[in-house]
Amino acid sequence: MYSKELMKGTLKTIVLKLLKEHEKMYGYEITQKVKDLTQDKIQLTEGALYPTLHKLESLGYVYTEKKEYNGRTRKYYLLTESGQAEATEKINEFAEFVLTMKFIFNSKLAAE
Amino acid sequence: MYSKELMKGTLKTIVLKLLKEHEKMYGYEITQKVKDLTQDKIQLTEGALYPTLHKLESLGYVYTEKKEYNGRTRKYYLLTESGQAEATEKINEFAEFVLTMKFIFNSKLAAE
DNA sequence: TTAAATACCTAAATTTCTTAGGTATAATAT
DNA sequence: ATATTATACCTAAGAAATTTAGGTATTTAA
Repeated sequence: MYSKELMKGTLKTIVLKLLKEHEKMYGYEITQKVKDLTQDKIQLTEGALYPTLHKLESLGYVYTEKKEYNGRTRKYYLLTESGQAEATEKINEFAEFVLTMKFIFNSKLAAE
Repeated sequence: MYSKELMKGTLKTIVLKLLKEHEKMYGYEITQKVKDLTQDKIQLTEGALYPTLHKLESLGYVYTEKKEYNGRTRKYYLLTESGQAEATEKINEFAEFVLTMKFIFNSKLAAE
């Protein structure tokens, strides 16, 4: 693994971004998607993910649908309208954050 | 201001990076430097900065020198040898983190 | 002479995450 | 057959990092 410290504050943004692209995902699926996309470099822990999903729900950014699949229950999360807006904002905020950090780290982040 | 949430976990890296470039900085100077470099977008709070500096000192990454300047005391922070190494590592880690996040945010972070 | 800038600091509370559990079914390996 | 891994949900105690809200003190600008 690696830099878990840096992940702080990014989880909500990651979840919103994925939901924006997929319309409908369940918790376990999100953990696997992140693992796949980042080639195992980022591994969300369920202890962090589920409370985050519940918080997004209580804030009205997502709502849920339960579906049975192969004897197991999946709880799908979907963006609400305000969740769509929030997702866009968080994504832009992150892009801006990276851009801003380039002023401090200059060359280092530009390459590759 | 903006995205304070994203800053989480980045403070130590920023401080080490600045000390690596300047050899010698005092706390207040660091807050101003970050403010300048990021055009007011990132404003370190002293409540976060000073405890971080003290922690870096207790870990042996920095040491201090007090100097009087115009009737006020400045406490300069300098990197130790292990601090130099730690700085390099943290900087690389951050670059790698941004790179990894691009897998999730694809196009969004590539531009500009 | 009052406010703002410079310069240091701490401590309570909050937020966020890790660690370490717990439950349960399906699929795979032994 | 049966034990382990993968799938699928969850909570709660504790740790770590930061915010908020103070405090002290000197110099400079209004």
